Amino acid sequence: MSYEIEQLLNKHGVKPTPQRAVIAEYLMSTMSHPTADEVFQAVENKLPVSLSRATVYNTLNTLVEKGVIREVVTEAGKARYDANISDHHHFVDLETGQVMDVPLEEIGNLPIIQPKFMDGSFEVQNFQITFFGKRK
Amino acid sequence: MSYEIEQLLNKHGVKPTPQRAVIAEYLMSTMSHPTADEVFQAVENKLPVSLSRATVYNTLNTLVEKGVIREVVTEAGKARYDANISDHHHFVDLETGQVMDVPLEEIGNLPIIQPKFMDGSFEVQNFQITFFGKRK
DNA sequence: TATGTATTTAGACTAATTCTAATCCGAGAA
DNA sequence: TTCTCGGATTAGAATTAGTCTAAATACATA
Ligand SMILES: [Mn+2]
Ligand SMILES: [Mn+2]
Ligand SMILES: [Zn+2]
Ligand SMILES: [Zn+2]
Repeated sequence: MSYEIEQLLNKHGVKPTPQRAVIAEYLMSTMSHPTADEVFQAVENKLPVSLSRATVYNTLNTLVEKGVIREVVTEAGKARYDANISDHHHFVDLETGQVMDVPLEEIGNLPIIQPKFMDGSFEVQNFQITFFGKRK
Repeated sequence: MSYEIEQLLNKHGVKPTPQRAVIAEYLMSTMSHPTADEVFQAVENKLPVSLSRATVYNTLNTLVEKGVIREVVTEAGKARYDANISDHHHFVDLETGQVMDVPLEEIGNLPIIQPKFMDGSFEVQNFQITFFGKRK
């Protein structure tokens, strides 16, 4: 496994194993916001041993918990995974389902929105904007 | 079934049946953004006949297609339904899972955000903001 | 009344994810 | 070195959310 991936996992307190490394490496390499099944298909032949779907799910959950990646939910029934943990939002192409990053600059560096929620009795920790549309 | 529900369904081109009426009535009565299963449990005993889960799913899908209600997705693996079709956003209490409305006034009547997306090659049709946080 | 179409139903089916129990692996202890 | 033990991985079963199928029902109109 590459030194960078090993460092990244160690930095977040995740023991680097070959399975975790290929999954993290794949997520770092793509902008496609893949589902668990897409991750499985992309990496299953990159290991000398067989890879279990349970390991893919375990690893994705661990990486999310430890802050290595983010989970992105844009439609019912499927979770997507994103190695881009910088503050950004998402655009969903309604025709293809493709999920794309919307960096903060693209929306004019919108300041953190802090709704005065329910008379201030709730506090917002973060928020996610999902744009839906299509190619012109 | 109440005259108002009958009118609402007719207005949207949905033939009012007893099953559709109790489901729509329940959604109009609650602010809880229930899942399909919560809808099923809330209404199953409000009819003289047995209610099929398939009818609940069929009805929710029909009501969404015809614009009577909205689907709201705040977490992986479950769709929620919302009879509030006015333009608004959502807050998710991370401790309880509760989903609450965030009217536009609460976020300062934020103007429609139109990201200059990918050099203007995509157009945004709508967007939704999901806030995550907890009770203070 | 006869017919046709939409709706509802129970249950089979599928897809996504989690769980289980057995095996595997590797870092430190003996 | 070998032992040991906890964490990681595995195959497959189980669960959950949702869709599909085929039959029965309801209802509008001819
Ligand atoms: Mn998935
Ligand atoms: Mn549901
Ligand atoms: Zn992203
Ligand atoms: Zn709402």
